[in-house]
Formats: sequence, structure tokens, C-alpha cells
Amino acid sequence: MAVTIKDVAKAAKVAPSTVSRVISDSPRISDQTKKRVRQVMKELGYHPNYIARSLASNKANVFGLVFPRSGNLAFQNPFYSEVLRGITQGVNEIKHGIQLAAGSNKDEIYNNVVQMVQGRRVDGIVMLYSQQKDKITNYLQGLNFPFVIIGKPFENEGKITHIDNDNISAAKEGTEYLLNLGHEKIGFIGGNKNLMVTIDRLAGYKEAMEEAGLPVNEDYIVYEEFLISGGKHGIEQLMNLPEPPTALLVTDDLMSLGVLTTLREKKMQVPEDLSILSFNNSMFAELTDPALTSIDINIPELGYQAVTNLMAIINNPKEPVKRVIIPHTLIKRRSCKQNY
Amino acid sequence: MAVTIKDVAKAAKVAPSTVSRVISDSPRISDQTKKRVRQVMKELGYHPNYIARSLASNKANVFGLVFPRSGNLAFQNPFYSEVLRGITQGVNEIKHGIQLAAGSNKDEIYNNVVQMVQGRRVDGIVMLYSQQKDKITNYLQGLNFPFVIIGKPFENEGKITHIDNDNISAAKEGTEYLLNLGHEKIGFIGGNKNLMVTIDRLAGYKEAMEEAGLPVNEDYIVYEEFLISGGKHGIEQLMNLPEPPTALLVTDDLMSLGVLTTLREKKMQVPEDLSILSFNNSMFAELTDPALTSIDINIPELGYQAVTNLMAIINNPKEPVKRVIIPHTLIKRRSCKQNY
DNA sequence: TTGTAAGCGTTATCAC
DNA sequence: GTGATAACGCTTACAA
Repeated sequence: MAVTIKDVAKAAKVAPSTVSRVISDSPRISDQTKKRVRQVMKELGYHPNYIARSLASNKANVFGLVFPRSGNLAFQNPFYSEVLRGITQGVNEIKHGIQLAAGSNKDEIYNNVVQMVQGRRVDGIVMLYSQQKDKITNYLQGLNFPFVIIGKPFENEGKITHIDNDNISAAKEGTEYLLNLGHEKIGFIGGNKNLMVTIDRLAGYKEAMEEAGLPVNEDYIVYEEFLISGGKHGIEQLMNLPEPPTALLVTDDLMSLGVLTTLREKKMQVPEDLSILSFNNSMFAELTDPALTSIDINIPELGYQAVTNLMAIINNPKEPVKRVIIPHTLIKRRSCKQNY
Repeated sequence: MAVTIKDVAKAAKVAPSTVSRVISDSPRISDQTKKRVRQVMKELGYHPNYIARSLASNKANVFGLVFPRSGNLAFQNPFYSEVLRGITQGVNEIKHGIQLAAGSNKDEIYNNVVQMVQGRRVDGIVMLYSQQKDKITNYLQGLNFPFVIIGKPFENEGKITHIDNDNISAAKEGTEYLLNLGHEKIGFIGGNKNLMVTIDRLAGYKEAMEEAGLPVNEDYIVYEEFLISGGKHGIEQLMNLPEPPTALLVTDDLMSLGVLTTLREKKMQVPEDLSILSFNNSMFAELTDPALTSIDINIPELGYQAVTNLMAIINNPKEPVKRVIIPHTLIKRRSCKQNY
């Protein structure tokens, strides 16, 4: 069996509680004893049993991460590895672990979350997506369990701390950029209709169109998955219109990749025949041909802030609800062009 | 505070131990009591505290996953989301949780692993990569802690259960496919030199060349990261040779994407000017132009088998060491062409 | 500054 | 079949 606090206590000729205090570096222990106890810990190769610690202190020091379902291929989007990078950095700074809730369907993930939460395996949850009428979100809220959302909550926006971009403004600015290039027939390829990110980006698009005094043509708006294939389907629909758009707002780089591929098959040139303004500025954006003009949303920072804010909520139950907005930047590359 | 086993016991007028037995569906409890206790559990909304259970039973029911460092962008490779899909399925079937060890540098990840292991937070570990002289692998082996590797161990191959493809054969078959198309000047773009997958695929490539009686030109062999940029750098080097190859073995689809992009910039045609045989058959493979001929290695199955075999090791300490080989398939698309 | 002892919510080993 | 009760390894009043 492994070395316990008692073994250390015995060897150092102190009480177990003293060892515990040394571990937590309590100021009420003399430097001398600390030194001695630490020495013994080292000699015996002691390592705290976190499970026992969790039980006694009622703290897991682990956060749970909720992914969209992995059957849904959208989960292959580089968004998740990038956000994970920020999360990883955050939890390492506060010496927390991360546990995943994932599965091939909604129920599986939901059960995962219930077990993490009720099983006391995590102190808080980061939701990596946000969508309408989400069972998990409702569950956590009902329990008043600490959690944050990356994205904008569907409802109770004022009650749930969330880390988001200002997607309305981002899409509005993107649209305005295209408008300024002289485009009027601008298409919109959104993600899943239930996702808040889709809803917001669409709103920004419409706002810009309306402010420019242009009609919002519903035929120009399509919804697809955040996937290469989504982009393919989306562009197919738009190009089949009697009067196809001259520019496109594509809400995800992966989709843009699909759009580009399909257009190439159709022997259409980007940006000569069609301008594309993409979102997320993932690693693909600068590697396509032409490189994509894309709105960078600083994905790792979304993850990092999620962790930081979750920790704040747990440490202080009276922590005010926050809406943290991560700034976005339009990265101009070569997929947009003046329209004459 | 939450409902405990004692609350249930009191309400059901039985002993806590009886409740515990009902939970584990012990055959020594009458159906009557089971029914009654279960009823009470439902009424009170009881959920077991897994932390307490872990402490008492000395089982975490959680597996740890070790990722390559997230600073290393290679971790953005779709390989990881795909392998996660298989792992997720596996752990859900056996009702286990998953905890991540990740970080921006080797030490961070190593510390993560030590904490998971010594902190008793996990019962076993899945290594999602394999490379030479890996500190973590050595640590786990020294402790005789249950773990499996996805890929081939650098050393002690006969002592570590691992889930792998037959990468030597895969690369050999791929090379032979190109040879049969009439290519003789075949280049090889590998991943990091320390990765076993690189070493094996290179070996297969060389074997095929030698068996065909062709010289292995070291200039034709380059090592890059499993990234789009890796592909770009790789192809740059090869095209700068006085006599560039007519066909390429590219050991990752993401790399192939980079190769394709660079070639397009250089106005070179695939497969007319250069044939490309790629690996992994990730979601990009069929979406590039031309679609990539790629060797499918069934990534989710690697993950699923990793979990299954890890569980077997934990359940039976005498479980024999295994080398599980997941079959590969050459998926022919449009990136390879006869050479005249 | 340190020690004693109760308790965290289970499981497991005895009894009966 | 079921009930006491002692672990599991730690934290944390409360004492001293």
C-alpha cells in the first residue's frame, strides 16, 4: 500500500494533523517541523491521496467539460482543440484536473454530467456549447451548481456567467466590410439553427443589411452543420438560386473550406466571382487558396476565461453573474474583393 | 447537504450496509427489501457519492488520457477528436469517467499524470501517442501502473499492451501501390522523427523500395510536424531537389493538405505532376482537390480497443500483454496516377 | 505550536 | 438476509 499521512507522521514523530498542516503550508506550524516533515515526506515518497482529500474537504479540485455529442461530427471542429488549449492552461495554473462528459448522444452526455456532479467528482462545469432548451444547462441551473457557458445562454442570460464574443457586432462588422466593398447580394451560411452563435451572427448580418437600407432576402440564408460538408451543401443551395449572391458570410472556417472546394469544382473563382468572409480564423484560414479573410474570435482565451471565472464563482458564491466578452478582429486576407 | 446512504437507511428502516448492498444488487438481499430501499432512494433523490466510494473501494472508475502537449499544434490534428470518439464509446459502455492530462509543455503533462496516478484519481491510463524515451511511459512502467499505449512502444514492446496499426505493412503497401503505378522516385514526408509511427512508416517505405530493387535516396526523406505547415515545408524541400520525386508518401492527411496548397501555389498539378498517397483518411481526405488517396487506419477503433484492453488489465492483473493490431485499408481516390 | 478526535460517505468484515 | 462496526486517508474543530 502507498505511503499515507500517518506513515509520515509516525516517521517524523508528529501527529497526522501536523503533517496535514505542513502539506497545506499552515502558518501555525514552525519552520523547523515543516522542514523535518517535508524531509520525511520526500524520503518516504509521500503523495497525497486526492480522493481522501476530496471526501474530507468536499472539494474535488476538478472541473467538468461538456462537449457536444461526438456522433455530431461538428465536434471535430478545430474549435474544440483550441478552446481546450486555453482551458488546459487555466486549470494547470490553479492545479485543477479536468474530466470530460462526452458521448454519442444527448442522453449519454447528460448522464455523464449527472454522475460527475452528483457523484461529487467535479466542483464546477464548463459548457463548451450553447443551444436552445438544453437539458444539461437546465439541470445545472436547477441544482444551482457552479457552471459557466462558452457562448451565449439561450435564456436566463442575466443569470448565467458566460464567456462569449460579441457575435452580433462581429457579424455586423463583417457584413459592413462586404457592403463597403460594394456587395449588395450577400449570402449567409450559418451553423445549426439552435446554436446561439448562429442566431447572433445572423442578427448582426441582418442589422447591417437593414442599416444599409438593403432587403434581407431569406433565400440567401441557409443553415448547415459546422463542417466541411455543411459548407458544401450551403453553397450548392445558394448557387442554385436564380440570382446568386456575390459575397458570402460563412460562419465557420471549416464550412468555408467546403465552400471553396465546391466552388473550385464548379470552376468559380474566389474572390473574383464570389467573396467569402469567414469566421473563427482557425489554422485553416491562412492555408486555403485563396487564404480566408476571417474574423478571429480568440478561441483559447474563451477557454481560459471560462476556467478563471468558474473558479471565481466557486470561491465566492456571491460572485456576481458576468458576461465576459472576448474581443474579435477581422483578419484580412485574400478571399474578399471589390464588387463592381 | 446531499442525501446519503444513511438517510436512505433510516427512511427505509434498514442498516446502511443493506442500502449499500442494494446499490450493488447483492444477491444476499431479499427482493422485498431491494424494492423498498430502491423506492426510498428514488423518493429522496439519492445519488451515490463516487468520491466516498472510491476511497472505500480503492477504485476510481476513471481512466486518464495523456495527450501530447497542446503547445505542440500537432494536437490539433483531427486524429485526437476521432480517437476520443472511440474512447468515449468505450468508457461509457463500462460506466467510467475520463480525466485529461494536458499542458503546454512536457513537465506540465508529466505532473498531471503523477497527480492523477498518485492522487488515486484514475485506475489506468491511455497514452495517446508514443515516442522515444518518454518520461511518462517510463514512470508508469516503473510503478507497474495499468496503462496502454495507442501506437507502438519505443522499447519494452513485449511488456506493454498497445493498440496499433501495422504501420510498416501499411506504408509498404502504400509504397507498392505507387511503385505499381510506375513511380520510382518516391518521396517520403514523415512526422516527428521520434514518433514510432514515423519510424514504422519509414521502415515500410524502405522495405518496399528495397524489395523493388530501388535505391533509397535519403534526400527524398524529410521529417516534419503532423500539420498543414509541416506538409508545406516538406514539399518545399523536396521540390527544390535537382531531381524531385514523381510521387509522395505523406504520413498524415493534414500534411497532405499543406502539400496540396503549396503545389497549387507553384502551379503544379496533382496527380498529373505529382502523385500523393496520404495516411489516416481523416475527414479532409475526401474534400481536398483532388480527393486524397489515403490509408484508413480506423482511428476510433484504436481508442475503443485501448479502453477495452485497459479495463481487462485492471480487472485481471495477470492479463497477458497484448499487441492489438487494427486493420488498415487503402482508400483510392484521385491523388495518384500512373507514371509514364 | 502541536495533538486528539470526530467526521466525510462509502465498502467490507464480521457477527447474528 | 440483515445489522454493527471498522476501515479508507484526509481535514478540521477543539484542546492543550
